[in-house]
Amino acid sequence: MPESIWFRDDARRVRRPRLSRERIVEAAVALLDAEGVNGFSMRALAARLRAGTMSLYEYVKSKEDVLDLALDEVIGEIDTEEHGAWRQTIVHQLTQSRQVMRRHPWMAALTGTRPLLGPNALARSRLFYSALAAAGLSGPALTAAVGALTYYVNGYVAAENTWWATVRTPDADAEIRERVARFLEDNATELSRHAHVDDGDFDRHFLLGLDIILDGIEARLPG
Amino acid sequence: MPESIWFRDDARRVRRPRLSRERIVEAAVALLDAEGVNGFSMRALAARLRAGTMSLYEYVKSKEDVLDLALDEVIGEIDTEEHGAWRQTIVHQLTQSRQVMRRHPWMAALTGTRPLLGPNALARSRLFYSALAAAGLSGPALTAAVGALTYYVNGYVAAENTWWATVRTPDADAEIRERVARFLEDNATELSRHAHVDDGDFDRHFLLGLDIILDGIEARLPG
DNA sequence: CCCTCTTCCGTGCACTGTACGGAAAACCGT
DNA sequence: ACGGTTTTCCGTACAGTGCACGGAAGAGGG
Repeated sequence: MPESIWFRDDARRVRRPRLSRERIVEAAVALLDAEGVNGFSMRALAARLRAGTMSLYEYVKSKEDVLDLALDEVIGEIDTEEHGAWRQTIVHQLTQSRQVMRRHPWMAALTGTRPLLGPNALARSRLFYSALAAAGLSGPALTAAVGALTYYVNGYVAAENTWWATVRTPDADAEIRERVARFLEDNATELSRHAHVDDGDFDRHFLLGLDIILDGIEARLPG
Repeated sequence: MPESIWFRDDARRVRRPRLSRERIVEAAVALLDAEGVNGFSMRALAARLRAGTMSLYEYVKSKEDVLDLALDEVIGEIDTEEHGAWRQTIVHQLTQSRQVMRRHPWMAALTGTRPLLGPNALARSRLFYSALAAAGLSGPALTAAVGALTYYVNGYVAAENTWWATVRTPDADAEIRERVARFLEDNATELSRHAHVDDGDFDRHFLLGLDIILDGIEARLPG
């Protein structure tokens, strides 16, 4: 009777490792969100999982691996819904990209230095190519257009995040903010005259730059 | 007589510190060029200068300082000669940017994550703004155009460097190269069909993407 | 000759990634 | 029920990091 299924704790006996690659990646994203890429360490990651540091290495070869996996994981968050006109599809995809990169500001530090070959990255890339191909582009023009758009988005959001990180720095508060503002006003007149002051400005500028590039692309469409 | 100027060794007595911020920055650039941003450490930098590690801290507050200074230093290498037509001036400046970023591949890892506020960075920025202002742009359109162009260049060269670093990796040689090639062919059909295979391809693609953006800008010029 | 100031740097601390090898647990064949 | 194999976990250790601290060595001025 005690060995009946209802009393046995099979759950414990089934091969159920406490750790898994999925759990590690999930915790890594959370840690990166909370502490940034500098505050990210294998020890801290293990602590967050209540595991020994070296246990992680059963599932990944190195810290680099974890970063690659975490990056591809959040790239998977980008929504790629189709819209009617190709231009709206593109704008939507890139706006989504921007939002994900703002949710995970550490992405910029990684995308610039490593090839994006994870499954999610490849999937977004394919979708993006096909959206532009549907517009009528092909060959080198297609490749160039994809490049122009993706590099613009990445660079824009990286700069945007850096800006917020600089201004929102919780030192001396108004003190620092004031100094930065004066500094920019003195040193980069044209730049500061149209400087960003709130989210709305960033939104508008983002879409404006996007429109410029899209105009250039449209001019190159056959027919 | 022995105390005559010709016998005294005044050069030795003149305050002439062995180290200086300039020497440190110069050595830092050399070290970064040789070892990349991962191989860069304060100890290695000091060794290169035949100095004790802590001596560096007499001239800089932190490693971050050194990186900021090194980055602004190489930004200063960008040549910003004027050309007749605004479009050629822009193309020239950005081509120069690309070349400098290829000479110092570690730049990409830094530009994405820190504000570029050094004197050289500000100077290039101003020149770039004025080149586009001369074309007739102003206000938010000017800011957006500058953003679209600079982010494109940074992103493009970062990707380009990553590509070369991946392909040129001196492991297993042809083995790895073959695998990467197959991988791309399988996973990103459109991408690999127009993949880059040599410097010439990168040059052409770079200019092509640039032209697309410039077309978009030109369409927006008043008059 | 002392006093101060600049320059240099050895030592030490808290922290990093990860190689290695061992312990414990779960599975399998008998 | 038991020995052996494989999987999971992780403590220890090592070489490396950035940099705080405090002291030494020298130069300049009184």
